[in-house]
Amino acid sequence: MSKLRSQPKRDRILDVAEELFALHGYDGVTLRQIAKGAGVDVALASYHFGKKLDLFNAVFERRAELLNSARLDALRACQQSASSQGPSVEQIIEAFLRPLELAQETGDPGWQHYLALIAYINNSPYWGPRMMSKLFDELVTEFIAALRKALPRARDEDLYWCYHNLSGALTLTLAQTGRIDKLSGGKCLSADFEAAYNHMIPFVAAGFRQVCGKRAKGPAKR
Amino acid sequence: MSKLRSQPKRDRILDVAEELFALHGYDGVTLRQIAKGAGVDVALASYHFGKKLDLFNAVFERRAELLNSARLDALRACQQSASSQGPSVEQIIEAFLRPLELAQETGDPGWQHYLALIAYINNSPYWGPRMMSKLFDELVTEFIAALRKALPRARDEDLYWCYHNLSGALTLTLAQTGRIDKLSGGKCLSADFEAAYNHMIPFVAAGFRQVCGKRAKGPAKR
DNA sequence: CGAAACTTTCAACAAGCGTTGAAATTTAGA
DNA sequence: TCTAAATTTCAACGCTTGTTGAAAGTTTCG
Repeated sequence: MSKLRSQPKRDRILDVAEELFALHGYDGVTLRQIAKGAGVDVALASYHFGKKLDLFNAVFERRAELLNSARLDALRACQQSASSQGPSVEQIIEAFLRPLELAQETGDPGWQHYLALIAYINNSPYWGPRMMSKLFDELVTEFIAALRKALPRARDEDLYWCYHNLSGALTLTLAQTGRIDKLSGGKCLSADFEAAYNHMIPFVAAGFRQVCGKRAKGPAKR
Repeated sequence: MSKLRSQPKRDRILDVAEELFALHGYDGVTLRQIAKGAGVDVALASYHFGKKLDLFNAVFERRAELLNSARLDALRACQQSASSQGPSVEQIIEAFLRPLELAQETGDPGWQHYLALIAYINNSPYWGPRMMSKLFDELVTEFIAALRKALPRARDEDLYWCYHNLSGALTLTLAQTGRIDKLSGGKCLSADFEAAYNHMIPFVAAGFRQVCGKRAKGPAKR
């Protein structure tokens, strides 16, 4: 069988695993739940992927390259359309975030589950150190390099802390917990991705400028 | 036995449960692991707390009131020391965040585990809706009311989205994944709480001002 | 002391877990 | 069409899980 041919049951296992892992975490999901959701025998997951942990990793690998290259393309595009000074902070953050919004808006719920799963591992003291670097360090380092150019007075320490804040705001958005819906009494909707990113981008850009901007001094002291 | 008397084994169960739940999540921890960590028989957890889920809830209840009243006290204090205009955005965010830093700096690792556990549920699509409102809605509503006064031109929608970004940055800080340590090559340390909050506060305050500030218009449009 | 109440352990349960080898079924290619 | 390979199911394994009832131990207090 050609590697390119679609394998419907194999893909359905990945789809269901993606969704359930995102909702309940690695230990909160059993292979039997995944198999039942995919309409398939338990042993089939082992046949295609091996151990449970290998299935978990396969879920990540399926979309990793596609997502990373989309975000890298967005950075390259904004760099080419910018003046010789390079792109602004807003443009860089836009390039970092908008591809995620687009993925969430494709209509394929798989992308939403996948990004919620990224949020799960990024916030997990156990999985974070084991998975985030491998998946995203190359990409993030490029973006931080671009931000360093846009904020020439910034200390590296400040840049990384600002990225940490950006990553946190993004992570909670990707997790799709619906908390803001309740808290705002319906005025905000987690599923309104455009609103989420339209608020996140200027918020984060202003934060970067405040902490990494004009002054030579560091951030607020007590 | 008096309710006030310390119950060392009961407390050790809570301590170990707090730590393990924060690291591995609810499903990633077994009652036997907790019992072994506490040097106690499995059945003792059931005797003191009932079902596993009841133990999970007991971990939250132990520190909830203390933490919430500390943060509320900080808000009241900054409101009283402020002029008739009320406290500034920075002062309000400071009151929201600094008590967490102080808790993390007490030297009692239990507080760090507890706050990492809060991060876990806040980022979880399963636990978030079930636990966050009960624990924090009252407190958060008060802080947002204070921010609304400090930012009189803000639309409610914008305020809630900004709070969402604040909550995300805070959550990733509390999770203590150590990601920033690796990414920055040691220039930043997750465990350097003072640095984390000293960067978070001006970052977030600038974001609030940018999105909820002077202009009558909304946040960035495409 | 002695009995009642509380705490802790012991032993066991039924159910569910990940994993595996072999059998059955479907697919691919000559 | 026939055969070999790939896919899928079946059946079962050894282990671990949360929970429980009863026994043993400890504390409290009259």
